[in-house]
Amino acid sequence: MVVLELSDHDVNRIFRALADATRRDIVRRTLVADVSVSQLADSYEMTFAAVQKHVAVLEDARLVTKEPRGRERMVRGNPERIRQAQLLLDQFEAIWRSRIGRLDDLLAADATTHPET
Amino acid sequence: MVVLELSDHDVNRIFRALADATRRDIVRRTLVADVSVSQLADSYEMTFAAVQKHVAVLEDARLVTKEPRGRERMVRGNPERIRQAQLLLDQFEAIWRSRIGRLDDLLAADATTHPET
DNA sequence: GTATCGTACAACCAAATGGTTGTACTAGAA
DNA sequence: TTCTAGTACAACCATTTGGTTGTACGATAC
Repeated sequence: MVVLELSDHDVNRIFRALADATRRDIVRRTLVADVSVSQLADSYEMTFAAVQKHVAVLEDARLVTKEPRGRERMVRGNPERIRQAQLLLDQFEAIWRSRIGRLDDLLAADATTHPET
Repeated sequence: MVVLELSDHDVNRIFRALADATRRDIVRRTLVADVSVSQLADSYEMTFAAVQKHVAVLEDARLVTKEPRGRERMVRGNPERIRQAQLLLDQFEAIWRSRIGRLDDLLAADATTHPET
């Protein structure tokens, strides 16, 4: 299994990119089907340039890729990167569960030492 | 099952809070054990006030809680919130998987319609 | 009591963010 | 060819972010 190898900076950009509702919507839409930047821009109450910037942030975080098709740029969601973000959160959960495990051990040890309680 | 009910703004704050290496480290440490703000501050190359602000960002996102203990404030990681963030990413993955499912259906239908290919 | 430890919070600053308008270039349509 | 659709990118602006210093205040230690 390939261990997740992301720098702090990479992780920062992934979560930063997901911290905006418009960008999350772009990711959802481009996971479902390829969409051009102008098609995306039509959907939101902001200028084309603003949407372009959001796509750039997502591209920088590698949450989407852009591919030229004719005069358009098709945006495609990157499920692999979503997977990596999930693994990052899984690590937090694992840390927490290991704490619970250790607490259980302590309780078990305590029950053995003081069975009268 | 209780459906995840988070506003866009809530989600923004959760991901925004996770988009900083110091804050992610604070979450990890406070998931393992309760730590006071000053103990946290000792660990990082920044002032106490800066760490205090990071904790405030995490608290605002409900990724940690703060509880007074004597003159200290103990910071505690909130695994429930991590769980909610995981569910959010799961939703993205589900969207992607449903696309794959539909593509499979199309291929199957195509194979049926044009079995000679 | 007084000293000090841990915290809260305001004010300030530089840099990043999220938006705008305007200009320019390229590919396809007429 | 000319027109237009789609994009790229620079410049600008207001707000937010991430840090600082300084002041104040309650809880504990002496």
